[in-house]
Amino acid sequence: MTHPDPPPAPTLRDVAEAAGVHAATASRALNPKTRQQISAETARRVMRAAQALGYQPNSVARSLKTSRTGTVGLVIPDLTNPLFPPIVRGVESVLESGGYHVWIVNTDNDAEREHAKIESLRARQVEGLIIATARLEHPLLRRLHEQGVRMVLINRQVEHLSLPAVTGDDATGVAAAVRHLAGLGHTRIAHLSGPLSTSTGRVRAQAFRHAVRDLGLPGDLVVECAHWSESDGAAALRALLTRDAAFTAVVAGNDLIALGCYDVFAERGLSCPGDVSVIGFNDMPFLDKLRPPLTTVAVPHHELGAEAARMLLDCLGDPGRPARTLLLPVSLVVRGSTAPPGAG
Amino acid sequence: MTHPDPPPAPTLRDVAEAAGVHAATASRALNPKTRQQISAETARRVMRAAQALGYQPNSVARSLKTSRTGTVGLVIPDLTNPLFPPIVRGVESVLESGGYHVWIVNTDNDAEREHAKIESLRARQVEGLIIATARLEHPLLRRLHEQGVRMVLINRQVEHLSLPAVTGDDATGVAAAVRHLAGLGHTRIAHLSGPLSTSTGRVRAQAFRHAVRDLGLPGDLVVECAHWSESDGAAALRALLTRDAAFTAVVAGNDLIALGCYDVFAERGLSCPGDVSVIGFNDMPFLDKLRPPLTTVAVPHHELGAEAARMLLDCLGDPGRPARTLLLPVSLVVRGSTAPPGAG
DNA sequence: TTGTATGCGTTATCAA
DNA sequence: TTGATAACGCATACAA
Repeated sequence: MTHPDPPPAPTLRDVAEAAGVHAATASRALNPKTRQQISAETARRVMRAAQALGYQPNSVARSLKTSRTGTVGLVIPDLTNPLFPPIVRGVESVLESGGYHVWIVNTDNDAEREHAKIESLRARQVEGLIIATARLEHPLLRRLHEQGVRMVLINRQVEHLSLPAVTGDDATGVAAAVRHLAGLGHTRIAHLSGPLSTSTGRVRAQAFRHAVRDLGLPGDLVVECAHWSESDGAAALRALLTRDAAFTAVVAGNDLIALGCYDVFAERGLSCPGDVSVIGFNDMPFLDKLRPPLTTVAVPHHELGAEAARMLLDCLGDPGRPARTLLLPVSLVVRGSTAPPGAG
Repeated sequence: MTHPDPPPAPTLRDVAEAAGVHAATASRALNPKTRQQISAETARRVMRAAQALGYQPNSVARSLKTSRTGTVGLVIPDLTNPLFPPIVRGVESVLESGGYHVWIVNTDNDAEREHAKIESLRARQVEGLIIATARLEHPLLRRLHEQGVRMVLINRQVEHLSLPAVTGDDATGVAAAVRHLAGLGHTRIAHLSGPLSTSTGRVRAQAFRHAVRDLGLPGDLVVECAHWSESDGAAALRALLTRDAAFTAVVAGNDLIALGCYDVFAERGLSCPGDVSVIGFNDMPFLDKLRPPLTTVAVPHHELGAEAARMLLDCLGDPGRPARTLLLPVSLVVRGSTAPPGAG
């Protein structure tokens, strides 16, 4: 109704023509890096013309010419998991100041979708990848690595593949959680682990086993969740209850799994922390306002993203640099979901 | 260490050469839309060669040639606001099946950042924009519209500018909230509005005034929050308390503002809903697990995103189509943060 | 300091 | 059905 036809965007030639110079000159005038090569007077004229026409450089053309897109792909399972937005922002904050832009894709933990999304990113010529969906067995990532694709892992590792990675110090966090519960007097502590197909799930489960063993407590109260989700957490806890195991505390693989426990408590009329204490992992937002406020292990997600981005920048700058794994410190945040056993 | 130099990605010419045909032929063979133009035998040979070489079409080059990028920009304030991830996913789900990919940018409610981000999206030749950051006064959007940029608004409108938009039915939602409180016996109800520079803030505030007036209740208990945030909600409630206003219930502009109220309750030793009832807006995740569970107005965010995406697709398909505003139904979700006055 | 020529990888228009 | 050629918009090596 209002705009019958969008006017064609002005090109560099239009600007050059308007300024009475050749396109090459206009190009140089507009690029701060080459502006010194031409006279101040001409530069001014070109810039004026560009301004007047509302010229916008076409970065598609520029990318084709320079074979640099200034973009990076960020592969996550699902943006609606509160864990990821802070990571995304952390990645962006660093990459942005490095002159890069970030493409976010969601895989929904589906290998096929992941494949398609990553192919699409590569077709779009991203210069690097930050991946938060790695599994221990991950042929796709292996192949990408072989093809020389620059990438950095967040929160996860791939078995027998040396890739730069940044994660929270999961083992220390889980140990702190277990010690906290033991300190409260708990002796039968369960663990609802994340998927053991992920390094995160496995590392936390292993750390749990070590921690309880070190304290002389039973280490057999472990149930694996198929996914890092509320519903899988609930299912795992139900399984544990059905088994009629005599536990008084739960270390959940992450906060969502812990929230799944809350659902089961409501369902079965159990009180937390009266009947069962629970500890989550991650410290996602608003946990302090829950009923009860969830004790958890705080992971610096923004920093996780930021450090991964820095690693990728390093990687892009110096392809030969060896892969390092960065472990960021975590901290136990004690809230209302943990108390001595039988306190209710 | 591992890969001294990434091998150059094979191009269409490489595939053509390997298949013993011209690049143009290879192009046609690889494109499903033009494949019929060539012999089945040749097509097979080309596709085999592409497969063997691991050929990936370069979409930058394709975009330059076709002047179609298949990308759309999504402009939001901040991904870490739980309101937006579901919107993003809704947008993506529709756009994806329309063959488009989505670029997400965060503006942090900063006009300058917004400008820069949108410029960057345009430079990257996005074919349309979905904008969730509109203010009533918004010169930038006005200019973009004049330049013929296709766009759809989410959750917001621009004054005197007829743009396609999809929002929740805020007026009805606020009215339901007020009626719910009045039905419980509240007569002095306050409203902590969102910024009145946004249509959303203004519409909800107006709806509040109408609703209380219709019930014969006082309409002067309104405080504006500078931003849709927890801290601004807390500040607004403190202001109201300082004023020593005799209110027993609060309709918050959104859930975050309501959570800010929770903070103040904790701070001042007030009980909710005993001393004050609170209603939020949006029904963001995990509200049911708060202490107390927050009564709120549920807005279908995924649908909001999906509908906006559909509108944009329509818009891209038929530029001349008139701008429509779509109002999606909302529903009051009663939880534990509302009770008769003096119930505590 | 500026202009000329060329090519990035692809698709579209011709002609054969 | 296939091939030759040109062009998308830009940046750069080279020439002037």
